[in-house]
Amino acid sequence: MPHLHRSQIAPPARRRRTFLSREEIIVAAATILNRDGYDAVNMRSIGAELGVQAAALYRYVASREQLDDLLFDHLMAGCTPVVAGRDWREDLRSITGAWRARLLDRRDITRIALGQISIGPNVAPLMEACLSALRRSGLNDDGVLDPYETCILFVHGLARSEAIQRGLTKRGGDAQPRDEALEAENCGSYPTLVALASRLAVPTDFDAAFAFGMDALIAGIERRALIV
Amino acid sequence: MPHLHRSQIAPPARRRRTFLSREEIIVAAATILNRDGYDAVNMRSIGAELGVQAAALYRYVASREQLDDLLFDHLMAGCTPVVAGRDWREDLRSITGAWRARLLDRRDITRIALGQISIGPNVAPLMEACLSALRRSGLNDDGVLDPYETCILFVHGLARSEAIQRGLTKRGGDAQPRDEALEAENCGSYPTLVALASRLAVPTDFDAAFAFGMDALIAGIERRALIV
DNA sequence: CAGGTGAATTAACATCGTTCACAAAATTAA
DNA sequence: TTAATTTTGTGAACGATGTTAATTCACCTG
Repeated sequence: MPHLHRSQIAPPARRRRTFLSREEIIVAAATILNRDGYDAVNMRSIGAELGVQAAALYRYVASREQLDDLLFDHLMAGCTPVVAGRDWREDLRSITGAWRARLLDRRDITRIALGQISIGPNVAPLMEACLSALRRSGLNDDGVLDPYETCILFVHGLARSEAIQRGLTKRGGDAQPRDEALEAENCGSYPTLVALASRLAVPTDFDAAFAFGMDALIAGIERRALIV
Repeated sequence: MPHLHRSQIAPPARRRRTFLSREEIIVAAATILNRDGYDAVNMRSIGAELGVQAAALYRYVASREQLDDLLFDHLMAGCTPVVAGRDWREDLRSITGAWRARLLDRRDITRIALGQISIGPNVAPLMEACLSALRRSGLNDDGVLDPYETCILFVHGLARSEAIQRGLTKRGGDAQPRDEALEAENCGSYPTLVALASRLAVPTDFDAAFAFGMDALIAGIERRALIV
């Protein structure tokens, strides 16, 4: 316990008793994200959460973008891949399933990992497990990367769609201009679209979509593994 | 030709000779996007492009988000799907190929259509062509939606990844914290990751990845069509 | 010519990321 | 203990951006 000669009780709102840290900042950002959503996460709110000015954060973090990277990795912590090591298909389904579940569990997390996911210490094990399963499918090192890319793209993209549908997150436009745009058109030219309109209006069953996508992916991998 | 009594020559920079229109605004936005990138597109720059104040745009457009939706649809105009109507696989490959090519051709367009793509008059024919091809695969109306969702997700996601790699667009963080994060870890725990590190550093062959993904998707559709 | 409709302007507000000089605390050296 | 130095957070500001409100001005109608 450090010995403070001055201003031990009721510090004059000048300095913190303890130093900041990058970890503390990330945790504060995660707290705000979980409590108020991604839109509420900004330098000033994080600072306020820590009783600190926004500018102070820049001693530990280079930019908002880097903080987002770190935040994403932090939110994936503990998403331990269950790798039985038996059938690679089971493993791949298990890993991507856990990955997807985590993406859906952390509010607004899909907003962060939109374009490119940063590979931090918490994402690395997931990546390793995925690549390991793919490697055991019979694909060689050269053939593994495309399926991996496709797989991650699918998991993230679908999770984002589901998050939007569930209202967990915001997308660009709040109101869907679908109806307007569709009905404004001469629908006669789009028979299939019109025929499916009622089904398109119904919320997507993302569990089924996920199952289909993974089945397709696995079928594609098997086919490629045979050729290679 | 309208008859202007006053200020026909060298108008006092007060009023425009012709009214604005939503279409004109979208075209101006597209011009800026193509010339200076997505980051340069904002209400003020669009106004400047039209010789108009930023606030004037709000008479024709509800918000920046809606403008993005309209802009995306506009950028997809003329991406006519080549539907031979023979084999649904060929058609699907042809449509998604044209779709992907357009996404890569328009600078930064993948930034706009990140989360959910808005269905405007120019996107509708693409959607129709896709759904039509899927319908002809033997899937019934209930089975068509998941493959469609997967398909679009893949096309857009991969195009975004490729745009990032090509430097056509920006992602969140400019610098890749990959190396830092990876080397900081104890790499002994990630044998597959380490084994593939050199290959992960090499730029992805997105044509190959696209071909693989579409093959896998088609394989998945065929499998599902048999069951249904 | 008078009055009304509507389009665009001007001016501002709020928010956000970020920088910079400075003060205060913590750490080190004497 | 005291002085010098490094580090940490503050306060104030800048520039960009989306958006709103009141106002001005052109055009059309009667």
